Amino acid sequence: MQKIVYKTKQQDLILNYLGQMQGKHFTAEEVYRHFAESGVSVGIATVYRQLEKLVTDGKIQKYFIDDKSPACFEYLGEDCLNSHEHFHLKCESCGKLIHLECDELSGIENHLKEDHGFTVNPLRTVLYGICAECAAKEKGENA
Amino acid sequence: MQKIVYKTKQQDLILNYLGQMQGKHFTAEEVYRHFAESGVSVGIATVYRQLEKLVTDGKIQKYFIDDKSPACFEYLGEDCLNSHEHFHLKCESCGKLIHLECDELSGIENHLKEDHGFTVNPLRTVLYGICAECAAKEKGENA
DNA sequence: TTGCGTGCAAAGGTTTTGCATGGCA
DNA sequence: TGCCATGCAAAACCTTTGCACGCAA
Repeated sequence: MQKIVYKTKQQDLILNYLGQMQGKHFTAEEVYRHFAESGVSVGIATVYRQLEKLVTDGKIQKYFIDDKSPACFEYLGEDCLNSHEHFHLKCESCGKLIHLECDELSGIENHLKEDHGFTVNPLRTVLYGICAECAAKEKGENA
Repeated sequence: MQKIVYKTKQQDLILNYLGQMQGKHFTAEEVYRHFAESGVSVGIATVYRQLEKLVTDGKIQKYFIDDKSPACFEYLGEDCLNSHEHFHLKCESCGKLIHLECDELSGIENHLKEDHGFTVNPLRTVLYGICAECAAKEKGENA
């Protein structure tokens, strides 16, 4: 039995809004507040449920900053969605999202599967660290 | 004014227990339960407070898994502060956290640094996917 | 004796869930 | 009409905090 999926006004509103948020990150709370301030009614539970679905679909990335902060999301543009398999790197310093296509990373995917039986899900996986620019900046500051 | 530091029974108990946990990861809850089951009384608040102190002191590491999972810690031996890098894999199906020490993954770390200028932070990075057991289970169900 | 660490319980904030209702197909 | 998605409020969850007490120095 196939589950029927309905299109709703809230879905459109949210997806539409997230489209404008390209390159920016946002929390569930912020999305909720945006609609509340616009006078449009979208419940916080709906926001969470929609965001979760979009993460599963790979349309947005979910970030984990630290224990206390609320979860943080970012919309992935069309080019990203259509492109080949890749991983995301997130700079902990400047917050930049790097979108990395690289054979060597694909190699890791195979390695984990072959040697560890683990099937990586690149849609959901984010590698955290420090990007080249920020590393250079820090180096300069310490010099 | 210097703050005096007391040595307490609970401190010893916890540090002692963590010493046995070398190479394994654990949550605050697990430490708490360990003592509860042993009939020794160590409050959960004390566990959290001690773990926090140990993180500050650099004796244990704290891992950020995701929003829903409790924070995860690992004891670092006195000697091997840096020699212990590894990554975490998390199964999206059963929620199991896999603790992976693997040269090939360390290779990825170097590759990202050398070729992409990106310094990965293993404390915060979690690779999501499906573990071997769950993959086998799903396969069985679909057959 | 002094004052730090502990333990309990309550608070804190984010996210999830139960259930009745509304809206899409 | 049938059933999914929504919204509200309550629950769940991990973690922190206030406060009185016990214990180390």
